[in-house]
Amino acid sequence: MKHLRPLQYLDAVAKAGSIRKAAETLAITSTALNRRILDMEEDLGAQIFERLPRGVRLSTAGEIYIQHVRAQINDMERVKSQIADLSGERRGHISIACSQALLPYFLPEQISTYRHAHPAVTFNALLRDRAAAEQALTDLSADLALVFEPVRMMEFQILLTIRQPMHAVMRRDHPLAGKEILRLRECLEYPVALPTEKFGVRHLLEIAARATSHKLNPVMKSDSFEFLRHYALVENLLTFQIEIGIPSEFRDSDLISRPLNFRDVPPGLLYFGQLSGRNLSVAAARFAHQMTETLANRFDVE
Amino acid sequence: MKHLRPLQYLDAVAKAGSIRKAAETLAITSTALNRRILDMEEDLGAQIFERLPRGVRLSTAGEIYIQHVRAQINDMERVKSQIADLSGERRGHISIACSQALLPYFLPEQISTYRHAHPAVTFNALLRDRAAAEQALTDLSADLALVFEPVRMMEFQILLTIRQPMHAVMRRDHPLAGKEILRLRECLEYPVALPTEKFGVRHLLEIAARATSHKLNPVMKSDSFEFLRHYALVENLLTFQIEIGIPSEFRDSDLISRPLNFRDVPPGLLYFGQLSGRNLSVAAARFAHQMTETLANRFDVE
DNA sequence: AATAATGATGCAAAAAATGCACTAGTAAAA
DNA sequence: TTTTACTAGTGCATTTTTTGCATCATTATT
Repeated sequence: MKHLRPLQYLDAVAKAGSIRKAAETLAITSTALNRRILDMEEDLGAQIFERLPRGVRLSTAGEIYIQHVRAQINDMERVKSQIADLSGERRGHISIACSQALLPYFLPEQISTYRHAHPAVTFNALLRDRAAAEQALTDLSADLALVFEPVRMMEFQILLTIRQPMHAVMRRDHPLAGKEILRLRECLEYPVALPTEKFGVRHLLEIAARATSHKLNPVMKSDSFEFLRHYALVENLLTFQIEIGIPSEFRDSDLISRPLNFRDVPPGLLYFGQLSGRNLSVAAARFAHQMTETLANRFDVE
Repeated sequence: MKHLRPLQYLDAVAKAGSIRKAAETLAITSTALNRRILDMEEDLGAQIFERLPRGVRLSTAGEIYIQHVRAQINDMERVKSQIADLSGERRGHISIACSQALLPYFLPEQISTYRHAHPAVTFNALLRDRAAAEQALTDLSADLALVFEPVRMMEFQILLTIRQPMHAVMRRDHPLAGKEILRLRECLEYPVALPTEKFGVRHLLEIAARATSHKLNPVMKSDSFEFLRHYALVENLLTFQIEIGIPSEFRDSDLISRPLNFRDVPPGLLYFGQLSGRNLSVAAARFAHQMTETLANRFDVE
C-alpha cells in the first residue's frame, strides 16, 4: 500500500540499524531515506532514532512509534486479506516461527496442503528457538509460532498444546533396533549424539537422566538435528528427537526411531500459539485452524 | 501526520457520503480527492465505494477498510500522546460523548479542571443520546461516553456506574418548594414539563407513574432540558432532571431543585465507559481517571 | 595521522498530487 | 416529457513532494 511506504522505510531502518544499509535493501538512495526519516521525526515532534557514529538506534519515542508502525503494516495485511476473502479468493501472507523439529517434515506438509487449496497465499517459515520465536511474535515478524516447552511469555496465546513423546533415532542395525519401546538406561549404555543445552529435547533428557544413575555423556553435540541424524548414521550412534520431527517412515534412509518409555522420559509439550489479542488475517486464521485440526488428530492433545 | 492524509480523505468521504461535499470540508478540489480515492481503490484491489447517482456509499470492502482506517488515525493520536508524555508535557485530544444533562455544569467543570493542569490537551464534547453515544464510541469519534441507562452495547466497557436520584426543578415560589423531599404523587398534582420519550428521565418517570394512580400529563414536552427549565420558570411548572444535571446552587436564577422519594422513583444509573479493548491515549486515560474519581466522590457508586 | 564508516545538506531531476475546464451519467423538478 | 441540479470521472498544465548526485561533517578504528 502506497501510504505506508514511509512506514516500511522506518521499519527497515530500525531493523538494519543504519540508514545506508536500509537504503540498500529498499533500493533507494540513503539520502532519500534519510530525508523521509527526518521528515517523520519533525512530523512526530520527537527524535525517532539516536544518531550513533556507526548508525542509528531507536530512541524511547522510536520504540513506541515503531511498535505502532509495525502494527499498522501488519493490520493492513490483515485487512487486505479480509477484503480479498470477500470475493471468494483467499490470498494473503502467513509467517510462522517454529523450531527445527518442525521444519523438515511436518511444516512443509502442512503448508503444501494449505497452498494446494489456496495457491494465492504465500508463506514465510522462520527457524527460531523458543525465545526468538516469542520475540518474532511480539515484533510482528511472525503470525504464528510452534514452540517446545516451556512458554514464558505472557502475551503468548496458546491455541493448542500437544504431547510429544521422546524418540530415540538409530540405524536399523543398532543393537536396540529390535525393541519396540526403549528404557532410558538401555539407551545410555550406548554412545549418544545430543542437541545442545538450549533445546527442549536436551532439557528433558537431562532431567530424566538425573533420576537414573546414568549420566549423559554425548559423543557428539550439535545445534542441528539434521546433522545429528546424519552423524548417528555414519557412526552408528543413538540420537533423540520428538515425535513430530520424525518422518512417518524413514523410507529412504537406514534410520529408524523407537519411542522411549513414558515413565523414564515424560513427553514434552509443544505449544502452538499466537500473540494474544492479535487479529490474524483470514489466511493465517484458517491456516492456524488447519494446523490445530491436524495436530489434534495426529497427536495427543494435552 | 503526513502519511495518513489520504486516510483522512477517505474518512471524510465516508462521513460526507459524497466526494464533492467531502472535498469542500477538506479544502481541496473534488477532482484531487476523487483521484486519491480511485488510487486507493486500485491499491486495495477492491472498490471502496459504490457510486450512486447522488454520491457514494461504502461497499462491503469499504466498511471493512474504513474501520481499519479510523483505527489507524486514532491509534496515531494515541501514540503521539504517549510520545509527548515522555517529555513530561501532556498533550493530546480527548473526545467525549454525553447526554444533555452533563453538558451545562458537570462536564465544563471537569474539562476546565483538567485543562488547567494540562493546557496542551484539547477537547471535543459531543452531545449524543444513548444510542448515538454508543455509535460514536464504535466509529471512534468519541474516546469516552457518559450515558444514562441502560447500556445495550456489548463493546461498551463500563469504567464506573453511579446512581442518579431524580430531582424536581421548580421556581422558589412553587407550592412544593417548601418540602425537602417530594413524593411523586404530590408532583403530579401540579402541571409538569417533561422531556420527550427518548430520554432516560422520562422513561424512569413513566415507569414510576404506572405504579401510582396518576398519569403523566405534561403541559410541555421538549428535547431540551435547558428549554424545559426556562419554560418551567416562566409558567411556574414542575420539571425533572437527574442530580448531575443540576448546578450545586441555582445562584443566578429563581429555580430550586428537590429530590424525589427513592421509593417513588428509583435512582437511574449513569454509565461512564469506553469502547472495550480500546487503547486510550495517555491524556484520555488520565481524564477518565479524573472523571471516575470525581464521580465516585460526589455521587453514589453502584 | 590516515582510513573507512556513518548521517546530513544544497541543488537539480523525477514523480506525485493538485487545480482547472470539461464530459457523462442520473434522479428529481418543472 | 424536458429541464435542472446534482453526481463522479478525465485530459492537461501547475504545484508540491520525493528522489538522486555530489559533497560535507563527524567519529571510531587502524
